[in-house]
Amino acid sequence: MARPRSSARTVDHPDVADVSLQQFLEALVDPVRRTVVSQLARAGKDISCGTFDVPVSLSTLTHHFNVLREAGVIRQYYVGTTKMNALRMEEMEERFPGLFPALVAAARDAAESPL
Amino acid sequence: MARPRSSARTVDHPDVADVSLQQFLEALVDPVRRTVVSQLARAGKDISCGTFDVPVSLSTLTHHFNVLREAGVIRQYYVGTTKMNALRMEEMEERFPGLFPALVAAARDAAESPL
DNA sequence: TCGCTTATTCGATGGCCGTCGTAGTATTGC
DNA sequence: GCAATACTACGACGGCCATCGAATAAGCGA
Repeated sequence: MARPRSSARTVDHPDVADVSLQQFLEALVDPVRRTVVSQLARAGKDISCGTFDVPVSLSTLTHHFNVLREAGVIRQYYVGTTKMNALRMEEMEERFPGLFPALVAAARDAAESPL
Repeated sequence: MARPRSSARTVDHPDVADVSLQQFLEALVDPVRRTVVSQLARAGKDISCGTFDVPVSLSTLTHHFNVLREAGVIRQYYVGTTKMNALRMEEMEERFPGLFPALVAAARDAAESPL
């Protein structure tokens, strides 16, 4: 099961049932955070924090990851010095049926149009 | 065609094709605006501005209507001194497939849970 | 052990937006 | 024409949030 050479550092994740619609929308209304989500969705695999293509500093990016994690959108785990990020798609689907995929699709289209 | 005892005052509405996902999300991230949308969806008919149940002043409410209208979410038209509001559901569905209904459903559930 | 890489924390800053009250405009009905 | 109703426009205020740089921590490899 990947055996991520596991680390001592752990990360807390909320139960999606405890995430409000307000929290979810506030997380996804930010263009940078939506870019992060889009890149995760497109990759189809977990991505480390530093490999995202976003126009903000690293410290700002850390902030955005925190917001996304606390909104139940992503799951994070350490692998050595790097921190991996994964979408919690199935859980979001349970919590807000249809919302997440529609949003990801809209974000994908939005990214393609000014091509 | 309804013949709303028509008025001189007209209202501008954007083409939904010109509404960005960003604009759409910014409109719906505000709890008051989402309440307005929920009440419109639940009513199933057009509602005048003054009959909404929201915890803000009238001038603030006007502001929220402007934001919703400019985001393509609602259509407004005058009937005498009152201004009616309608959801642009079909058009939103064309622009962002699946997104609007999923959001309305989530908002409905959110309004019911702390019942 | 000593850097190198990766990511976090902290405090400061700037801008944007939701809110309000007041004054103003349009329409109806007397 | 006048008053009443329904909504709008304007300016001000306050708070929140995205952003940054610098300092810190933690793991990896030589």
